[in-house]
Amino acid sequence: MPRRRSKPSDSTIRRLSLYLRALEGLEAEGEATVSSELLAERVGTTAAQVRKDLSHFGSFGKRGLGYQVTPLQARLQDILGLGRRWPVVLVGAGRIGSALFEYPHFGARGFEIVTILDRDPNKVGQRWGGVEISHISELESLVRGAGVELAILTVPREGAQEVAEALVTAGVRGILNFAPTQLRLPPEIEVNDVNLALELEALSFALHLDRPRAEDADFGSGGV
Amino acid sequence: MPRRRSKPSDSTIRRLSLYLRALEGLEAEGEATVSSELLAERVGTTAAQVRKDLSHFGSFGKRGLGYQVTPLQARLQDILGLGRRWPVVLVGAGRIGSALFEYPHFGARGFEIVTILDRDPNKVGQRWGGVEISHISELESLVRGAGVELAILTVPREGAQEVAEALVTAGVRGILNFAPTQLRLPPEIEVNDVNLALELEALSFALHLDRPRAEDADFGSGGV
DNA sequence: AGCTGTGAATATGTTCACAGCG
DNA sequence: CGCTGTGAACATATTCACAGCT
Repeated sequence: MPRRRSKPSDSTIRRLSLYLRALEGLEAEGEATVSSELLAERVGTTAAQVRKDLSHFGSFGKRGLGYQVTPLQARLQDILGLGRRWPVVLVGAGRIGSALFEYPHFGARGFEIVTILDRDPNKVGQRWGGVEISHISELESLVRGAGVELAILTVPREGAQEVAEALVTAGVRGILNFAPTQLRLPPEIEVNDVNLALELEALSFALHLDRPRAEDADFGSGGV
Repeated sequence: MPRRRSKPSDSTIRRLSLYLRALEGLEAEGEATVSSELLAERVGTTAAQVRKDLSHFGSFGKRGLGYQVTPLQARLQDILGLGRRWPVVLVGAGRIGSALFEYPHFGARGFEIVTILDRDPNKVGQRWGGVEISHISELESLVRGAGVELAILTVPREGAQEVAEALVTAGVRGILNFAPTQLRLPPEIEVNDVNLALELEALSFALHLDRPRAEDADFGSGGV
């Protein structure tokens, strides 16, 4: 009987997603079992890290043998809360919203955008696939009516806070926020920020440091 | 005199981007100085964290007064390597590529997509803004010819590794990777992964914990 | 006095190394 | 034996608390 072990860190959770993805690949390759070492190699971490991450949730492996690919996959889906369909509201029918609506990997994980909202009257009434774009004034009724708990926010910075508050009022508990602003919401609301400019800036910083043209000098790396 | 104190962590670098963004807001509001406490509040961290982060790169504040908004902004841009134009190659002219091409915050930071590549002959020859889409077979000459060191990769998973290797061969040193796969590249190449499904999965995990379905109430049996 | 800059203390995350089970 | 699961050792990151400028 699996008692509660220790509290998994955010990085652990993110790695679970990577393990899940790797297991799907292994299953497609026909592998029945996998060792922590191979799984680690596939996601770019260490065998000890894999075992420690999994140990927060139970013991899924067999000593001397490794992990069974399909059962572990099922278990990780379960842990990540992917054993169900998640209806999602998309607020902001711009370029990024459109790209995310079409993003195939969401549907494969049970995330289904069931409502699209925008403030632009020219967009309202358009259909993307089978989903009609509604005006943002209908946020409350559409979100609450469909029992939507997850939102993707791709509106400009200026409107983000206001929309986020309306989402929370309508029952949303988790927001994937693409607006480059710090949302101020009650602490029980989960917010995950994706800041695309910041990602390029982190690269810019690293490249900027490495002016030396010799491909020798680096900054702390573990020899294998 | 930029004396380097200790090695800044990756999280420190990411917060520098947030500080920079917050300073732009403060400048627009007409603020001349800012305390570590206010800056912290704007980006959702603590005053001590702000001071520690900045201290890795020098002393930019005045005791008793705080930091001057505009000079600190300039200093952060400098540290992040944003005091120049960064030509960028975009590989993958799909939905996400298109959204990123239009993304206004890249240009504002000096990132300019100067080359777009795709393998689809129907896309080659189209123009996005002033940039023509070229066939991926021209990768080497276009990337090397323009001295491009940064790439954004938005191709499907299957092609990502091959394209990434070609980019590195052509002189690219940093890759913003949207393909859901672990790229295997020389250690001196900086790779920053953006995994959109993973971001939703992290939310799914958190929401799932707070209100687990009765069926899979398998862990955390002890409490709350 | 006010607020930064920073060593010291604490908290958190990762790696080691080995006991223990298949 | 081989490979997991895990406490202990280690490494890193954050927070505290206060000395030291302005």
